[in-house]
Amino acid sequence: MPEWAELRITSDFVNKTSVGKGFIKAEKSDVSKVKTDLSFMNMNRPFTITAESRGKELRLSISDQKESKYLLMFMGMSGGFALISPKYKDYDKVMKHSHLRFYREDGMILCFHDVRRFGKWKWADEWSNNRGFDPVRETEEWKNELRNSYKDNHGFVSEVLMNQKLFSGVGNYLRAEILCRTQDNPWKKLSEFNAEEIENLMNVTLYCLETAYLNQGGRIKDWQNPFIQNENHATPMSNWILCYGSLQSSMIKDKTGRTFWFDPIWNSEVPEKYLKKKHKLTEII
DNA sequence: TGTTTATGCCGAC
DNA sequence: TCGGCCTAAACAC
Repeated sequence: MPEWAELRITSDFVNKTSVGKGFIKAEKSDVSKVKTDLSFMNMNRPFTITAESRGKELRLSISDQKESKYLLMFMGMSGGFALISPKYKDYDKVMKHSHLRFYREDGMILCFHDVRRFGKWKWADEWSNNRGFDPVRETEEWKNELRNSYKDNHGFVSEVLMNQKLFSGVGNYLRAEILCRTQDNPWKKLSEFNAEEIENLMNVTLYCLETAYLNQGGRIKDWQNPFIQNENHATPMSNWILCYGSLQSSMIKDKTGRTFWFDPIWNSEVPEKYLKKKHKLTEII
């Protein structure tokens, strides 16, 4: 699931499946190592759930008659929600990877499903302070922060885009899609941008977050080759993705070891150090 | 059958 | 900067 668009879709899903519904208990799977105390949701007092996302964080507002608390959640690489019934034919298969479960009074179960178990959750009064403004929810604050700081930021734009303090919600597929649309040199330092280029970078970022959301986000495997060529499997996102994972794109491993996909027009700009690691420079068509 | 890869993030050198 | 946390699917041989 998990970059800006998928988090917002997840938040929509939780609201859609929880509005007007009472919940009666919550539990984690045996295999999960998350230690957050869930007793607040297990006191025989029905509670309600609403959700909100900010960047890559999801915040559930859990309320009973007495009190309201925030459960702050992180999706990791594979987290998302599902609503299932105990009668569902693949119930066991789904529950195997459902590591936090909210039981509705009508018998349905709202599950945090997370195959790789990198997802986490904890009680918190505030959003995490190591993350910046949400570009869409807090647009003006976000833009001002960037306008005030880009001149002192000497990181490559391709790597700064992964910084959750400055580009909250942007992850590995979004940075590729943003840069191929701005046509910026991925190895240009943020401090070398001029004011107009920064405005363009911010506006393209906003455009990408919003259109990925409108195209229903989803799972990368559902977007990629060879599905892109197969109309039966085409999704709105498979047409939206222009660069990430494409056979026409070049790639390197960035400083954190993650694959960065980019337009081959920038092949000659790739710094030497990245060419010592695994990489692929495709021909410009 | 073994190896590589995956939308993220943290903590130890 | 690097490995670690995890599982499963896609590759390579």
